[in-house]
Amino acid sequence: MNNPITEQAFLSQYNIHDFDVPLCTVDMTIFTVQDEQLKVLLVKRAQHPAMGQWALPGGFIDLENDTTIDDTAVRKLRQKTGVQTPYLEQVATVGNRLRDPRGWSLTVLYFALISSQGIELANDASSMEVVWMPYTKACDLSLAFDHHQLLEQSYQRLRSKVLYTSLPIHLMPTTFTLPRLQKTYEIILGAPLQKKSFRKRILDANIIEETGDKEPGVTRPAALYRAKAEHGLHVFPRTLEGVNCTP
Amino acid sequence: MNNPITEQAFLSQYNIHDFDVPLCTVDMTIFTVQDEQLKVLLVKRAQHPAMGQWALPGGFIDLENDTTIDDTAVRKLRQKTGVQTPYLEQVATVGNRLRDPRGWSLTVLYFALISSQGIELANDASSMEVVWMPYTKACDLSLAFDHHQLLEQSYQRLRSKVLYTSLPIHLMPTTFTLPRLQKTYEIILGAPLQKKSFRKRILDANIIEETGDKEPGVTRPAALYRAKAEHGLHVFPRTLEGVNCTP
DNA sequence: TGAATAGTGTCTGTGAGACAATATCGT
DNA sequence: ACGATATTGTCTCACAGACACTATTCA
Repeated sequence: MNNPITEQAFLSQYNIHDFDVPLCTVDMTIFTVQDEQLKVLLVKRAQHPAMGQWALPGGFIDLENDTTIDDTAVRKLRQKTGVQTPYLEQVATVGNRLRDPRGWSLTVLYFALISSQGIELANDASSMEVVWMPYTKACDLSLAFDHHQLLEQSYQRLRSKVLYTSLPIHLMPTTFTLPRLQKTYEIILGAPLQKKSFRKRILDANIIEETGDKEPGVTRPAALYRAKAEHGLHVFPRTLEGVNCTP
Repeated sequence: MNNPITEQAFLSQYNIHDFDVPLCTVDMTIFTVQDEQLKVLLVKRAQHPAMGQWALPGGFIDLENDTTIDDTAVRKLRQKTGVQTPYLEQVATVGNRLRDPRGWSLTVLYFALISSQGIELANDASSMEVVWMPYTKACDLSLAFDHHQLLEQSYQRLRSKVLYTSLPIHLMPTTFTLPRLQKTYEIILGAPLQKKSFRKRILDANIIEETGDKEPGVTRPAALYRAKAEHGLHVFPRTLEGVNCTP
């Protein structure tokens, strides 16, 4: 045995500052659909490094106050949007030597989906500006660090899950119509879907229910639905077909 | 502007040791199929903490030699198995205050799939023993840290992807028969599949090709196949049905 | 020839795609 | 009644499941 001391003794002399450790952060891709467009929340960084550049919101884990890494993500989201309970999903962790000028750095990437209804974007000391940026426009911008690649990864995850899950429900306000939900699918996929099969798919999944009301409008009013309690995420046994090209 | 210094000045005075940072590791779930069983590689830890306990192989990022976090995973895998180019996939990152007695800790969890053919398990200083443990048995053991939960997460990811991808091909030796591949699917899923539809599914996917040889045997010899170059991962448009219970 | 395993023929059911037809609103 | 949008009817096609049938090997 090469380690004759007790675990307690080992722990008492262990000091993480004796080791070279990577920088460790959480980055968020917060998506919403607004004005018939997929948008992503970007901040203009108020501090070094990459000061003045557009970036995904994110930051360090607060070892004092965050019990889990999901807490960090939730906290970041709340700071910018005030939203408490979004759909939140870990996308991937990207770590390498070059992505941050401060040194070997690792970031845990999340995406969140929220309805844009009644959201007030909020600055804090870390950002000069906070905006909903259309996804396509965000792709054209030069983003801080490797955030361009992170954004791309989040979108790919979002898009592929839209093909076989009920994810877009989390982008809707509490009540919504089936045509609006279909439109949301179409915006993310960048391709039209068939009305009939879309309705059947969603209704058969038994994840939404009619409120009984209709959406007022200039033409035939559509039935309003709400997500059933604890709908979480429905996984369909077949993917949407004919939608296999990235737009 | 609250930060009038230049980025260069900022970077020159930045020192990661001024901050509280989490412990940061990589853990591996290395799966193989052997003796008609799904097995996972476990090590008996030779060092504190959790010395003497069974654990998933893993360790710290080597900031000197690992350029990316995938490098760390590949290195860990090679240390234990000698395998160079397995199927490797990031499962999730688990970080919280309690999972490691040394403090706030974060681990990036990977799973790897390898054929058990011609693998020599290798000890190093960090482990007293390295074994292929049947998955069901590993679940019954008490594993170090939260490795029980990590193992469970990896298995769930593996199982769900087996339902709609060609993943198990990466568990096969370079040449294999369709009945063996089907058996591999069945072992992971814990349920039998229909011969006819399984064969059609795989062959239509156009990801394997006949070698022209037959596997010798006491009964009718089966045709040997190999994965086509650059097969990567095929995603089927439908999941396998009737296999929706976890065994 | 018979046991054992490999491989095929064929029917059913389900759900996505296509697209036409009908329903319901405001004006 | 008309334009616009919602909702439904119905046909086709691809593919997973079921299961019986045929093929090929060794002893």
